[in-house]
Amino acid sequence: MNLRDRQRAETRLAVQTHAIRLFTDVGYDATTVNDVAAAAGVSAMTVYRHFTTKEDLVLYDEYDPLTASAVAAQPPGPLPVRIGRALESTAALGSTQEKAFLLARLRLMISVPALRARHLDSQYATADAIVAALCGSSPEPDEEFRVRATAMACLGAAHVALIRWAETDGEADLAGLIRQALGSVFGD
Amino acid sequence: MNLRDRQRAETRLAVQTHAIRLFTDVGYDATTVNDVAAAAGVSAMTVYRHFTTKEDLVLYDEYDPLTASAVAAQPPGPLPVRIGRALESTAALGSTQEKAFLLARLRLMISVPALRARHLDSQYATADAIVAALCGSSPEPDEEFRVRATAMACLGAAHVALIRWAETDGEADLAGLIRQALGSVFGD
DNA sequence: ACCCCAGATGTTAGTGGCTAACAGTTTGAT
DNA sequence: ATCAAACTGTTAGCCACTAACATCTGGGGT
Repeated sequence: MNLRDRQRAETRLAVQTHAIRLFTDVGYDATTVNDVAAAAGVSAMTVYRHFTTKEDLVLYDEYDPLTASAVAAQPPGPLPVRIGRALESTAALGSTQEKAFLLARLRLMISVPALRARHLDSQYATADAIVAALCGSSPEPDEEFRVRATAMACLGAAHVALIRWAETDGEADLAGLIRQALGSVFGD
Repeated sequence: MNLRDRQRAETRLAVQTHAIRLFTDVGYDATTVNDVAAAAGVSAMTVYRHFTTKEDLVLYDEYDPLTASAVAAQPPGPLPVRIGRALESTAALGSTQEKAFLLARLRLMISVPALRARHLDSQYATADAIVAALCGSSPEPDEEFRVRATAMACLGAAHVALIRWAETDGEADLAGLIRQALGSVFGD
């Protein structure tokens, strides 16, 4: 890790942190990218060099690849169980600080329509990853159809669990909520 | 139906039709709202008076309330079955022309990320409608959680069926694909 | 220790989605 | 026929986002 890389990561985190704070306190629409840049002590152009869009200031995280590899690592069994276990394992959270940050982001993703839409769209990419992990390079269309439908169904249910978790201010056990949501869908 | 109402509906349809055509032929990003307005013979402001955003030019339809009332009209039974039947009944299509129009819109909703995201987000509103139809004014949180999780799971699976249908250029039976998708998730 | 390039940042100018405010016109009810 | 309400166009402006160019700073090769 170079000094340059470290500075880059620092700047990125500072920009995102100030963005979440401003969006939460002042409002997403009421905060311009220029405001975020000024708060972080950089120019607007720098913000765009780190985050493709204003929405990505809230949406960006590193969980999706984790979920994908967790699915691939699950032992054989019924599809919903494998996908469910993988989602639960990804929900194992880090520090309290990390949790608060995730919670703030999640609240924005729920309340701001544009962010909610993009967050749901990320399920699309996650479903792609799950399909790739389970079907590999065998593009048997019928099998892929079944896996993709199941994956999207699981992700939809898990999303409801995420919302519920945010409503409890992060008090509830996220993995438990995911298990509960999938259980009420599949009945076991 | 007034003359004024009729003209308004005519203008609205003309604008949307030209928009879909331009988006399909020229590209969504490459087509400005001004281009759409010019093609429809109105001003850009008029377009925004009929459609809140450029995205709504593609997304707007009247199916969501139909789905909601279809869910409410289903006879008692397991939740996934009731929701699934309702989705199938909404998928009963109209004329060939209507089908081609829906297909064109769907292709855009799949290939343009911003449209795909907003389309998925509309599941959110549909889930709300389903929950309202099935839970009524009894906000027992645990029951609502189960219904919402199931609804989102069904909608996620149905979405995969929609994509598949578009991939077959509308040749396949949409209601059958939806039944197939839900069947592969719930296994009956 | 020096040089020099690559990468990070800032500045400027411009496009396009979207809104507010004002003005002119058409429609429908009385 | 008249008047209010609704539809439309014009203008001006905000903001997200991009491209192009200038600047500076860190790091590898000598």
